[in-house]
Amino acid sequence: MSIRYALLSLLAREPLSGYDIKQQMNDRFGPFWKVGSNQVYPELAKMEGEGLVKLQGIEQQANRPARKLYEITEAGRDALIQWTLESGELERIRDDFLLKAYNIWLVDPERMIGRLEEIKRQHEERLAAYEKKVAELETMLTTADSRDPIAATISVVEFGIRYERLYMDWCDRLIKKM
Amino acid sequence: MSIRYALLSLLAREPLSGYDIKQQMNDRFGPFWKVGSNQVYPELAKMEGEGLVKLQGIEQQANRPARKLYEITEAGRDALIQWTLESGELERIRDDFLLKAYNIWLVDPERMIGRLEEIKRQHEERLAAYEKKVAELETMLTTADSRDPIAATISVVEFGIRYERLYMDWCDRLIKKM
DNA sequence: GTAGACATGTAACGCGTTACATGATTGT
DNA sequence: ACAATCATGTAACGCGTTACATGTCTAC
Repeated sequence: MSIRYALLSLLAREPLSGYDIKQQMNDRFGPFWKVGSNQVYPELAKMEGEGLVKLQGIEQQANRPARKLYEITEAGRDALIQWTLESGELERIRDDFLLKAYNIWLVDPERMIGRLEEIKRQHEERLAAYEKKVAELETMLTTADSRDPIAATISVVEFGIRYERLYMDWCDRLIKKM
Repeated sequence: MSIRYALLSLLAREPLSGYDIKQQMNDRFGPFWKVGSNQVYPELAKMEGEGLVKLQGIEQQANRPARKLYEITEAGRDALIQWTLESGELERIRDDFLLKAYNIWLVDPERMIGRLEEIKRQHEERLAAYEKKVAELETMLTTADSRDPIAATISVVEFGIRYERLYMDWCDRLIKKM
């Protein structure tokens, strides 16, 4: 039930094809969300049937496969707004490595330190990607308005930046304790 | 493939019944992991077949249903250690509210502030629960040894504490920006 | 007598992941 | 010739969630 709103969140900003949506999810927001084409295409069709999106037209560029461009409808925007304001239960932090950390007492300290350093490095990479992304987005930001979609994107990526720093810090503390 | 290791992580510390495992997961570690009985019982049976756990015995207390106590085997402990040290891809931060934040530009600021305050309160509750848990665990900690399973549990819960603080802080910043 | 904890399971459903299928064009 | 990108889809599988089924005992 959530992928639906992920698609709507993107379509609320601009008309897109199924392929575009998949790209934006997996390339730009890979570390946050991911979708497979098996989810995108059927879900778009389903939402079209429910009147949440509609086919804006089929773009046919020379020597290129046809692109089916979808746009959000009034009803789709309303559904998205309602979902955004809806309350729900808090999510779990389901990170496998946290479960692995639960077993540090079992394993060889030397090898665990190696793993922790590797994890830290991976989070450092993500951090760098997020920071680059924010810098890029800030140049696009003309108004300091909270109604600007780019400002919303920056806020989300900033969460990511803080999260990665927290993770790296936690790894450091664990390494010291080993 | 991950629930299996969650069960083994608990069984590596003490023999437990399926019911115990479910309770520990959902009560103590609810915000981190959760399992249903449908996953616990069949998985235990499967792991018994594979020799990762074995039935220690059936505890029959007066006027109580029989409890099937499982203990981890040598092979189970080895599998758990191997998994703990294994590399893998980084997890995604799949939190629905982050996706909702992506749509703040669409919604009424007043109502969004209300939602943000609600979310903050929920995370504050979790934070309090984590802090209580750590205080409780620290009294159980006799040795300052990294080989103590309780120290490992504390480290994981401490991640939770830092995460909840980060989330609350992020909510505050969003509220100010609205 | 009715609700809730204890205890073990099964059934049904939906979501997400990986892989497959098709087909054109561009670059090496 | 071969791989990669663009573009739309389908199939198969596994995991996780909710709900159901069964039965005893304790507390109100």
